[in-house]
Amino acid sequence: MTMRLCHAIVPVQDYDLDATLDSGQVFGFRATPSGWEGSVSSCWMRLCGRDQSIEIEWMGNSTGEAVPAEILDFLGAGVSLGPILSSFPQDAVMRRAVAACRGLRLLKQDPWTCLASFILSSTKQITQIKQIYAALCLRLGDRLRAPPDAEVRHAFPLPEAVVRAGEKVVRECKAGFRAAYLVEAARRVLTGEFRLGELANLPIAEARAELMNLPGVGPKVADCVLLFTGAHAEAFPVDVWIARALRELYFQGKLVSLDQLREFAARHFGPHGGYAQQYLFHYARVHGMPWEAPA
DNA sequence: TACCAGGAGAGCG
DNA sequence: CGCTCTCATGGT
Repeated sequence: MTMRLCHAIVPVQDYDLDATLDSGQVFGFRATPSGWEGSVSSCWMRLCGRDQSIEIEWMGNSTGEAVPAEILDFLGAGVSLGPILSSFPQDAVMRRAVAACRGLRLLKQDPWTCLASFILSSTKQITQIKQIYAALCLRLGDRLRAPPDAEVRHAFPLPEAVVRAGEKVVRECKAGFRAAYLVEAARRVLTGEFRLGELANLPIAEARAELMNLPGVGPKVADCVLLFTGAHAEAFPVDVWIARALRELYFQGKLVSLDQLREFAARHFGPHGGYAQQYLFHYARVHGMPWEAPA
């Protein structure tokens, strides 16, 4: 059976697709002249953000078929942003961060891809993480069904492929000291020793502790996985950018420890703390630090 | 060139 | 505990 390129336009509100795909939560999407190309669960897609909609292309069996549920779920196209933004603390900092990029979204990622991505992210710039990610896809990932002009042609490798490849090959994809971590994490996921699917069912503290038993997973990476897979909306990853921003904006630049910052964040940012964090991260990254209060 | 990157682990006092 | 050092590599 021959696959065909399908096309749909999905209406959305308050959805800045460009900012969302370029916000450091996903590393497998590439901006091409035809739109953003990437994949979810071996399903190739190409996305274009319009004013009140997202244009979606994918490979289907027949014309006129519905957009695959995995893609809609990944995008969170039906999620209303209003109540989330309203739940943020009404301080000057958050108002500025939201005003700077209304429409920034959190995506709902595949747990294994997300875990692997953030194990690879440690002490790496976003551009480098994308390079490692792309190298692993090319070397070890399944071939995607994609149109002839597609630039993204491979899925992120499954745990089995990573285990089979081994540390040496993963290192050749520029993963460095993270290679051993990734292979061991893949092995535990593959054997069922670690159950990624259970994280959403556990209380956040337990889910976090489980993740931190994996090699290469500390507090920050654990929170990224909890947040970016949609398992726990209050997870608040504290990286170097967020740490700088919180110290600058809420602690007069004082040397507050990471643990203290996490504790403060859990109290201050509410049930959608992870969303608040993403707005702060984006603002800090785009505007640079320190950011001065408006006159 | 020097510094730093969406950190984590191990060793130290 | 909390601090420091190391890990691998490349962007800016």
